[in-house]
Amino acid sequence: MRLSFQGQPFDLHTTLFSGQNFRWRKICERYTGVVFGNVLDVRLDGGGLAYTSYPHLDSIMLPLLRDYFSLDFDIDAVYDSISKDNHIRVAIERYRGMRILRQDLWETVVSFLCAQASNVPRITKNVEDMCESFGSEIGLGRHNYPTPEQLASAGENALREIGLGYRAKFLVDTARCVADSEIQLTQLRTASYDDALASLLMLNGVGDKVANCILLFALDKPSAFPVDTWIQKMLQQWYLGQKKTGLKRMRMWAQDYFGQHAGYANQYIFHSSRSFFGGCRGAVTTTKIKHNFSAPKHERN
DNA sequence: AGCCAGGCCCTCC
DNA sequence: GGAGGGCCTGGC
Repeated sequence: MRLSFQGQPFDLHTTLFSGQNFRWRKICERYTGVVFGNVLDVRLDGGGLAYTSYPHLDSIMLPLLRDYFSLDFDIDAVYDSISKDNHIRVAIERYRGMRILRQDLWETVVSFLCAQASNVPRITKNVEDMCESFGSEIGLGRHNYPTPEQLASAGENALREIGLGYRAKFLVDTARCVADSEIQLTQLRTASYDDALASLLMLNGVGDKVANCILLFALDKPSAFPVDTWIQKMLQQWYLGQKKTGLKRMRMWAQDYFGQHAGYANQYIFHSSRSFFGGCRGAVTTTKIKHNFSAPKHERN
């Protein structure tokens, strides 16, 4: 099946490996990932995307994937609205077509709880191990994320054993909260940015940065602006100087400066930081990704 | 060896 | 309201 994005800026590789999602692998010119309970195989094909899905029919996945890749989103209008200065204009030019994926809510919560004080290769391994140990099997060697119930019953110790460290308690606490309906995550879609943020902050292990990742990647809150150490360095480098400022204040400054679609600016600044501070830990290169995934687990046994 | 990573929580001021 | 220490683990 084929997905057309004719006439729109769309950079598949950068989108898939920009640290929003940790389940994509590149094998030669093909990308395989897990989306909405399906194993997807995707490759560029002219002005479009050729894909196959399992177990769902390709045709069923078509509208879901248009949504996932936000192909009906006017990205050029967003570029215009956030182009406040030369720094951001250069970043946009460099990574034009990198999109913010519209992801599953629970998976995003879990991913960014795993991500704190970590790095992309490690997050990728932790997430994959967690899915394999506690999530349901799809086939083709891949598993779904564990549901809140599955994660809660896995328990903290089991999560520590697969290398999640102190994040294990955050994951189990949050899973229990969701499984017991102490928080209704899906209701946050219709809530305002401020209300949704306040609700997310009630979860143990979710602070301002993780909450803003969830708001941006899964809750359709385009002004969300996660400030991590890389964003912090770039904001200081480009705009604020080295004067110490609280992370929350930096976040609010950026939201005020970039406006309604500050989240897109965030994504481009974050990606730029990898080359700007090139050689730093956490900088992800294609070769590193390839190396990590050259031997999928189901082929190793 | 020691520091820090796509942070957060808790304590103390 | 913010500065500082502690936390799992892994890489340099």
